[in-house]
Amino acid sequence: MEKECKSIEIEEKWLKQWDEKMYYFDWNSKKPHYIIDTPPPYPTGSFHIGHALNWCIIDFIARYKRMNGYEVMFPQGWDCHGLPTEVKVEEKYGIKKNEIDREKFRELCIKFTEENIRKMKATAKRLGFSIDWSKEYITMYPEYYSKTQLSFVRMFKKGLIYRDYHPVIICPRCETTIALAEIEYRKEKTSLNFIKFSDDVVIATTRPELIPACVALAVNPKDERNANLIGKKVKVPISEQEVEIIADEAVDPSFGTGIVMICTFGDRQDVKWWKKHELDLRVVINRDGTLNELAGKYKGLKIREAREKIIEDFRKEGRLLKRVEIEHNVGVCWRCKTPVEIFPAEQWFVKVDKERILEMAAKIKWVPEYMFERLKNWVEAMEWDWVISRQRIFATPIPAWYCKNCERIIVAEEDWLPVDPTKDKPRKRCECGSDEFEGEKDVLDTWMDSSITPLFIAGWPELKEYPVSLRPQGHDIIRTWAFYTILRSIALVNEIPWREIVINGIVFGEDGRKMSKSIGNVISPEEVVEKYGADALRQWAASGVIGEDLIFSWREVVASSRFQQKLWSVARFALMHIGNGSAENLRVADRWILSKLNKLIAFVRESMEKYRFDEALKAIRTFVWYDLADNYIELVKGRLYSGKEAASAKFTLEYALDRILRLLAPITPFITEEIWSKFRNGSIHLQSYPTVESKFIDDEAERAGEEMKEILSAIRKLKHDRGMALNAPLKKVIIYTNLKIDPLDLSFATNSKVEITAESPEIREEVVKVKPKFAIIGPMLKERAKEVSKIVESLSNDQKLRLQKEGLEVEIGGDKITLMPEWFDFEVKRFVEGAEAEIINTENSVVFVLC
RNA sequence: GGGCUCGUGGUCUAGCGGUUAUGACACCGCCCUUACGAGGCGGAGAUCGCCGGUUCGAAUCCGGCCGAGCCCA
Repeated sequence: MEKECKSIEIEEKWLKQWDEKMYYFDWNSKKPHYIIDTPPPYPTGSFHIGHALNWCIIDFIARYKRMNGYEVMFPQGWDCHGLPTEVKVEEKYGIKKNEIDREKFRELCIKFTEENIRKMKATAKRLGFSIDWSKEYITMYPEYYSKTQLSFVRMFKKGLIYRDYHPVIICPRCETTIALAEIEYRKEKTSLNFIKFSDDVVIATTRPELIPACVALAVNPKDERNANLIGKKVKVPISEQEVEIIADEAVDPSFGTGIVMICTFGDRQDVKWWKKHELDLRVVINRDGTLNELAGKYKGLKIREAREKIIEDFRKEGRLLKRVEIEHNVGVCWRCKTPVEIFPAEQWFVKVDKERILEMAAKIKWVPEYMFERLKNWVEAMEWDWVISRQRIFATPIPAWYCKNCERIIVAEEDWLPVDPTKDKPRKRCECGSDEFEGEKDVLDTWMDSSITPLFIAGWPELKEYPVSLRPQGHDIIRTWAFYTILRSIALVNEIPWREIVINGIVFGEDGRKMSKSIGNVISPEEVVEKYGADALRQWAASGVIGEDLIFSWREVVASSRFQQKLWSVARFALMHIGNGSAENLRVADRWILSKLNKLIAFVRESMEKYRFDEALKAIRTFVWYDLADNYIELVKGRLYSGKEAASAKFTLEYALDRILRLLAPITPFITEEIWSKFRNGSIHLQSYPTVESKFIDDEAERAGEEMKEILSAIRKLKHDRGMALNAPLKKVIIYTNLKIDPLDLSFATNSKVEITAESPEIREEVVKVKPKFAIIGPMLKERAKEVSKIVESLSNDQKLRLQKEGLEVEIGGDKITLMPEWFDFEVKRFVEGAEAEIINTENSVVFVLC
């Protein structure tokens, strides 16, 4: 073996050598199955460090389960549809999607996505994930989206999907409906305008352009200022409509004038009020963000233009009483950052049964447990059903048509799928007899694709096995992916999708902030792999507590790579010596390390079961570095070099290396495979995970071994303090103890004779120096102080010792004075068997070191 | 404004009812010791965010406050 661990060379070698088939999942396997519903990433083209964290965790679990005898399915999907790709394709080809043929545009999107998938796949492979590539799925291909369509058809038949006129959120720039989850919020400065409706009614609004959409005014019934207005009618400017002033607890009396105008629709609160009080509907804003005829002379103006014009006119009319700058939160389109509008439109909806979802979700094991709370809060706060229609092109088509004659909705039959209603026609006539149809142009929300992943991998509609074992995902998509998947699983097969869900955190940059290109704190997995290799990156990923956010840290990566070098060196040492080992006649040090190792195995197993990879890795590192390398190897070197009593040490070293590699294999698959291949056959990834061998658990040997470790380290410190080389010989070491420590190993390790004794040897103490502390005796004895030092020097050794222990009465100039020990500094030498000795007290022994 | 999470040596972090409070990186000495100088050996460095409470005993449990983050309104 080479001295240096060349991670990158090793990794590249194994990437070429490994047979991907070893990770293939077989439905017919008799082993217990373990199916992971892995996240299908959006193919942006870069597999970023957040993906890396997520996939490392999945891979740790997959490899661990595999080594524990499970038939593991680790599929890889790609969630392709969505607006970002449409935007990128428009940019790339300099086209607008509506200006070219739908089919042509879809093709460009597919081509673009395929290229992105190729790039991301390369990174995923380089990181050593044990993905079963034969189970790859791509949501934009018919094999997948026909299942999405099937799920739509089935849910429609069950009455879980409906079409309704409903306020939805639209982005006026993208001219598309967007889901709640697609809204971002940001703080903005805006003007709050105080506008006089009548002499006693003044409202405050940030959106005067919505005045023509005003259908009521509201005040808080507890608001003494305005309570007298309740029930009165007021004429709204511009529209000249008479509206009522109603009472509602939700009005904040301290905001503005305490009178709020309810418009259809300014925000979601308006929608709530509109429903609750059964108000009229007056929509003044068009989908494209312009005002319509209900806005009177402001018709045709854009929102911003109308706002300015109205304010200008009101100022002239004296209706604008004042303007103040305020900061408020604006909901904007996540894609283009345009403020969103609420607009009533006909849409497709999926019914949300909150109680049922929570009831079922509670049956899933959530790791960490508190993540369930996040889902609960989200579900409980939901205000309306899930809008699944989108006005886009690159998505799964909604398999429906409208009869041109009777306007009936025709949803595809199951055997028509996949289908594109913009090209294909229904295979039967409408009930009214007509065969003229208008195909649905709206497409499905991407979450409709990705929320059936567990069903898809389990073979739905012919489920081979369900629920699946595990869903690993980030906490940032609990309210979307986890939520929608649970909903759909209940709706389609009335079952929870997975037994367990494990949630990981998100990755921050080294500065503790979210990674973002604009901040410039982005680290790519490729960058880390080029410098330190995948195993080091994987160790970083293992260093986080499950569920908690993780800061990327070069330091952690470097520390990881150093540990790899340490492991490499240990293996190099072990491999130079092992062979012809024997478990007969194990010595104390052997039994000590074997016992500790088996306890480590128990601990690591427990941690892995809890997904606490940080705990597991830390325990392994500590064992390898501080027990195995620093102490065990130091203790048995002598036996190995001399050949005396070497067989038991050889056995122990080989056993330890074997188990350590297996323990680490799920986390660092490359280096463990490399070392494994140097003394074992077959891939380490096809071996079993270590189990505790209770015959090696030996508490007595552990106590003795720990004591040997302590003695060894105390002697090292002594040599260090005396400026001696660590391998410098000593005359003799006598250890007074009742523990069964091994003199042979200690003798080699300290390079001296070692004697164990049950009785303390005789110690002769000699005071070589007594130095008076003049700072104390000076002020006390004045001019006689000098005499003290003379007297003290002339004392016999026994007298000096008495002085040191209890004080001594002496005569100075005729006076008897008792000298106290604290008045002097003593230097005492101890002799054992005629040689000068250092005495070290450890907890359970006394060590006499004869120098 | 709400929900959840987190505040521990210079930095990051473990511990979550009694420990001399873990470890890593950084720092300071010493050492070419036949696995490892990206190493070895040794050392210094923390009133565990603040204030109360429960307890014989709190970094750990409870309440409040302050600060940070995530998700949402």
